[in-house]
Amino acid sequence: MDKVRTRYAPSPTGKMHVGNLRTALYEFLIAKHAGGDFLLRIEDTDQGRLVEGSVDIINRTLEAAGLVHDEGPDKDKGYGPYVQSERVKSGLYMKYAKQLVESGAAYYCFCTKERLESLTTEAGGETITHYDKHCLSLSKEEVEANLAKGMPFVIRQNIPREGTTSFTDAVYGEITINNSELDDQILIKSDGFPTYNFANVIDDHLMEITHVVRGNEYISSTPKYTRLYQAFGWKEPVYVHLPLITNEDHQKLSKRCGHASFEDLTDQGFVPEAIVNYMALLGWSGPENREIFSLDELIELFDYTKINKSPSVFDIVKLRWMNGEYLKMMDNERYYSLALPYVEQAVKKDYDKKKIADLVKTRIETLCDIPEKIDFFNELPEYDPEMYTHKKMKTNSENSLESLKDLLPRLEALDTYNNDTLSALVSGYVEEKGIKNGIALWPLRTAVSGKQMTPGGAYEIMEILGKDESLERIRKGIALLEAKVVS
RNA sequence: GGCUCCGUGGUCAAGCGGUUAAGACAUCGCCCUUUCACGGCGGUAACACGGGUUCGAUUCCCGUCGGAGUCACCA
Repeated sequence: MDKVRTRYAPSPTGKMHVGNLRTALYEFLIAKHAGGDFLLRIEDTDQGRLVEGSVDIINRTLEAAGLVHDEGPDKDKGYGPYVQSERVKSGLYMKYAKQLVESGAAYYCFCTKERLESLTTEAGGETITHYDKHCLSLSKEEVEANLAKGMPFVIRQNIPREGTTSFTDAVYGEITINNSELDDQILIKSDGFPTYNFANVIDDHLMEITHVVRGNEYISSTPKYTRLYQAFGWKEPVYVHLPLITNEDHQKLSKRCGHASFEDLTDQGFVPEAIVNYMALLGWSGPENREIFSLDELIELFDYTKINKSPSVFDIVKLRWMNGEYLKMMDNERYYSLALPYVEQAVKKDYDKKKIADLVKTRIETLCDIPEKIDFFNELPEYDPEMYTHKKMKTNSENSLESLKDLLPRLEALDTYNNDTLSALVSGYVEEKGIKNGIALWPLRTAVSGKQMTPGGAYEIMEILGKDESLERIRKGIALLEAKVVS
């Protein structure tokens, strides 16, 4: 049994959206589960679409996601180069293309753009070109003459019009397509570069890739690759076509439509592990109803033969939930390093930022939820005194005012503000007065936060605010309530 | 439009001839509680349709319908 080798072969044309990431993840998992190698190969054969910095993004993303490659542009293990534009220089693709021309599996084509355009037909709002094999009939001499004249040319794959071509996919089973559906696709472009369709096959073979994993939008072109393998007499890899990931409208995710990239997600406060975990579950499910898996656990459990066939919707709501779970179980040191910048974004004053971070840790789904939950620490917001009235707590303006006024002198006399001392003080008051906790605590929390909802209760907030600020806010609350009660 | 693939609740997703058709997210309700949250408990909600095969189909076959993908000198 050959050592399993998979490859992630992106074209450097921008950010990695979640579909690309999932492909990379599954490739990584398939290789690692089998103790094999995961390689990175850059497919930059379309020189016109290159986007500066894309390779950096790919590297950063893979690294952040924990998908470390065993071989790649930066780690040559003897199969390099791993960047196709560099491979072109050796004339390798041209050599193989000529080999196919020799055997009749490919041919030179000198057709002009204009002629090609005359071949288009319309179907379903799309223009479709099906090459008519015009240049296949050129004699060897004519080809030589054209070449000698320096006429621009491409090399096309020669696919018979009759018959069918079949291949077996690990998730979709056997797929057969009529050869008449297959176009004589271009193998070598007029700029001398191979197309993806050609380079991909050559490189997968040369790099001894055993499992070709890619999105199922490639299913319809796979028979062309099969024919290429057959023409060369090469062994075909195991194909693993992945069901598409779609947006809420069930449309394929794409860079062009600006769909979520890994970086967008991390910018939105998602942690890489949660993203990876969620991605793994789009098209595959683990044993025992479990949903939270570390990357190591995924490596151990992942089984590509159990991949789903049907497309799945990328549900950011569930990702948010899962991200929240990751945040909750994260050790504090890491959590602080991630959360503190967000805390500081909203709170400029000199409060204990770690305590504030602790307060929200179990109450957020993404890091970006932090600022709006804690901004009241920085500054008491303007608030409507109606907020003191709460039906369930049985509070109203009058009894809230009373509670605050009663509590104020006691709080002024208290020196140490922490959960225990505050709790003792308030329960003492509540007991003395014979009222419910809520009658005292609801107004207190409202006064110190000015918010309907807060992470944590009155004691926790006051501990962080400290005595002076707490008292000031309570006095403000009293003033607000007095104004209301009078009017 | 041709071809290919897909079709279990709103979403993800178990199931692989006989089940009260799991579980998770979301949603709704209740409980707990110093609010929200957290936590706990519970509810609503699905086998697209029609034919077969079979003693029996969500599971197998065919058709219909629906959805998606693809049909480039892009990958």
